[in-house]
Amino acid sequence: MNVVTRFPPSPTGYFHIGSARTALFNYLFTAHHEGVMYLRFEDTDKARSKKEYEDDILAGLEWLGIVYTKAEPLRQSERLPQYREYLHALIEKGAAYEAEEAENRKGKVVRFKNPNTQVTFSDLIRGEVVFDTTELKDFIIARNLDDPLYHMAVIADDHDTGVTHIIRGEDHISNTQRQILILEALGFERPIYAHIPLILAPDKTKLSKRHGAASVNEYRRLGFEPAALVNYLALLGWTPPSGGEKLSREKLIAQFDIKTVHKSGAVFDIEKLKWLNRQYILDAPDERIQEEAGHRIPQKNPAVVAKLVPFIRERINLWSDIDTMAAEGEFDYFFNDPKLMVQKIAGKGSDAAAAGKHLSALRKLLEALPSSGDIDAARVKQAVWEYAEKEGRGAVLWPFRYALTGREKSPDPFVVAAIIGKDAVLARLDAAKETLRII
RNA sequence: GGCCCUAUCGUCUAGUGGUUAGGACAGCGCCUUUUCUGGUUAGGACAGCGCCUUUUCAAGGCGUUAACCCGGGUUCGAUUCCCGGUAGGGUCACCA
Repeated sequence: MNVVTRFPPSPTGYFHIGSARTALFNYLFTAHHEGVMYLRFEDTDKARSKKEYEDDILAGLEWLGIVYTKAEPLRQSERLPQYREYLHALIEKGAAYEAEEAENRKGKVVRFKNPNTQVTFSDLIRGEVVFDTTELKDFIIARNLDDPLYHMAVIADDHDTGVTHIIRGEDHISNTQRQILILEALGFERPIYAHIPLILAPDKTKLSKRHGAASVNEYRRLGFEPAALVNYLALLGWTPPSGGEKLSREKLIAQFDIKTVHKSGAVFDIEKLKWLNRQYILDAPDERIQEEAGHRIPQKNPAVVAKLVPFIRERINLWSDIDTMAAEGEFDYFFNDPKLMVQKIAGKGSDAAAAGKHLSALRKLLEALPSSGDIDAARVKQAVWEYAEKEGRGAVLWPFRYALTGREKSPDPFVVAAIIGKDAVLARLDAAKETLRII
């Protein structure tokens, strides 16, 4: 089978998540069949089409890695002569006519002469769909001979580029009858249709701007991995035969079958997307995490940031979570000495006197560690563990951790110690003891 | 409202003419990760002592809650097939 598809957004708004899914399904289908896919900007509405939107769509497609076999996008605004020809042909055949309009509108529009028949088409996803076209009346297909409307342009373009499969959102299903009418009047061959279900907001209505994050760009800004978004979108409305949740692009392409796409709309669940994204971050190479952390952590000491990688990997769903952690001061103690509050040093199972005693003991034990080179967490733990077990873990480890971080919630003290290094550890233990003495 | 589409846990879904209707996300519970035999905050009530309620990072493990929209057929048997209803959605432009 020689497959030719197209993704035809109209550049009248930012790249929408629903559009992205339509593009993705076209891409998966085309790639699976090793076909050709066109990108086409439907910009016949000159007033609303903007270059800015074209650029946004292009950038979004590139980010998601939805690549085109026909790299140069087509623009309907550049094909006016062809449309004019088809419009003339239609009029000559008596399938369309120029009509005078109401006084308050100027010029003649072109109307399609409705044969008032039944149109039946076989949708790959929905099966037979039947429409009675009578209620369409003689619908308008061009503002004038030089200014075609959507349906006219679509038919011309799909025919001229030899499109074999039209995969588009379910919201286009009722447009299909008009388009079939025009195409048959012109004597064109019918493409095969597949109307995919819509992506829904939590309120079950079509996802739109008013539902918050609906543009691809926002997901990019929020710090989602493009592969995770692609993965999630592919599974919204389709289940691969292999099952599973995390699937590579190759696996998606290999298994994709448009006929098994579901019929009903699917609610977009950002929580599950986040979870999926986390799976990608868990598998990301250290360098990737280091890179993201590098420009999100204000203090930016590359050597320290590198040591933070495992700690960050374990705690984030999205890259922007790093921003949140930074804003909440979660990284401060790795770079700067914490400010300590006396009452907090003791408390967990020991009073100030006991805490002071434990801090001194810890200091002695840790002094024994090698002073050059990195110390690792296991080594630190080993050094103090016996003492902590004997004196009470909470009683010893709370002041230890708090002295190092100044926070009630943080990674365990061994990890922190390994990252900040022996000198800083000893200094902070001293500072904590000093603070206690002030009481 | 006309036309069209759709209908399995809250969400994404698997599945079948006979199943304990399976999984994932979210939720809840317990445990663990050596971070808590405790600490803290806010509100209510009270003369006060006190009492009650709410709140208390993250991850992992284990467990758990929860669904076949309704009615009629067909059938030995329907969640599954058919019809009707209901509900939801889409669409009804000189937008695309």
